[in-house]
Amino acid sequence: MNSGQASKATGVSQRMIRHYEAIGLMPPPDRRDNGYRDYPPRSVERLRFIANARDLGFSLDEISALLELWDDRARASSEVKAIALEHAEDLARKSAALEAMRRTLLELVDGCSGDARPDCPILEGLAEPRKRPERDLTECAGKPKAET
Amino acid sequence: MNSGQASKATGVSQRMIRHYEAIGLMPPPDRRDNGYRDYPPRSVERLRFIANARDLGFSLDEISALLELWDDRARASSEVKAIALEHAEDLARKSAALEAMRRTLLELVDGCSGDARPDCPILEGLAEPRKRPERDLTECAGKPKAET
DNA sequence: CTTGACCATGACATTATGTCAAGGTTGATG
DNA sequence: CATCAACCTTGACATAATGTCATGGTCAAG
Repeated sequence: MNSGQASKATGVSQRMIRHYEAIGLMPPPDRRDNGYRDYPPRSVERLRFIANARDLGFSLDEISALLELWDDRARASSEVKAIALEHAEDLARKSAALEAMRRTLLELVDGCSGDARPDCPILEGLAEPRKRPERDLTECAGKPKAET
Repeated sequence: MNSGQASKATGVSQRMIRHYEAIGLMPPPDRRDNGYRDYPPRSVERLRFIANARDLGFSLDEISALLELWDDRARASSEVKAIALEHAEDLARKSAALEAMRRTLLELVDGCSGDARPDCPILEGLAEPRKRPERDLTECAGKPKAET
C-alpha cells in the first residue's frame, strides 16, 4: 500500500505520514523500484493508532511513548493505563481552565448594556490591572484554527 | 517608562512587548536619546489590556479587534459584547470537546485491568479503525507547554 | 506521445513565546 | 578613570503540528 492509499485508509494526510516518518514515529517503509513508499498492514494499523491517539488529544510525545508500549509485547497494561489516566486528568484540567476563563468573561459581559452607547465595562475591565492566572494550563484557548 | 519597567508593571515579557509592536498591536513608542523605548501610561494600560485578554483566551487577532474598539470612543458597547459572547461560546465548545475526549478515553481505560499482564484494551482500541471526529474544535488538547 | 493523476522532496508559513548572541548604555564601585 | 553588572537594543533560531506551494519524476489511459 502506497502513501496515498494509506492516507485514505487512515485519514492521516500524506504530509503527516512523511512527517511522522521524519520524526521517527513511523519506521521508514520499504520503497518500490520507483521510490514510492510501500506500507505493510502493520504500518497502516500504526498510522491509525497515531490518528486515534491524536483525536484523543495525546501529544506526539505521548503517542511516541504509547507506541513503544504497543511494540513491547511484554509491557504491563498498568503502564498504559497510568499514561491514559494521567492524560485524562490533563484533559479535565484544561477543560476546567477554559470554563474558568468563560466564567470570568461572562462576569465582564454581565455588566455591559450591549446597546448603542459607547460605555463598556468589558473594555474597561480588560484595561484594569487584575490578578493574572498562573499560565500553565491555559495555553490552548486562543489558538485559531489556521484555516487560511 | 522603559520596556523593562513596563514589562514588570504588566507581566508582559519584553520579548512580547516588542513582538506586539512588530505586528502592530502596540504603537511604536517614542525613543529616548539612547534609543530606549519610552512608554506613556496609556501604552502601559494597553499592554495590560492585551495581557488580560490573552488570559481570557482571546487570540491576538481577536485582541486586535478589541483594541480597535477600545481606541474608538464612539463604538457601541453592543459590538464589544458580541465579540465577547462569541468568544465565550468558543470557550464552551472547546471545553466540551475536551470533555468528550476525556469520556472516550475513560471508556477505553475502563476495560483495562491495569495489572502486570500485557493484554491492554486501551492499546487495542487505539489501533482499531474508529469514527474520527470532525477535527475543528479539538486542535488544542495536546499542545505541550513548550517548557524546554 | 500526451495528459492527468499520483508520488517525492524541500522550503516556507502559521501562533505565541522563549532563548541566545552581540553590542551599546548606564550607574555604581574600586 | 576603569570596570563590572544590570540594563536595553536588534536579529536570528527554535518550538508543535500541519498546510501549502514548487519542482520534478512516474504511471496508466487515451
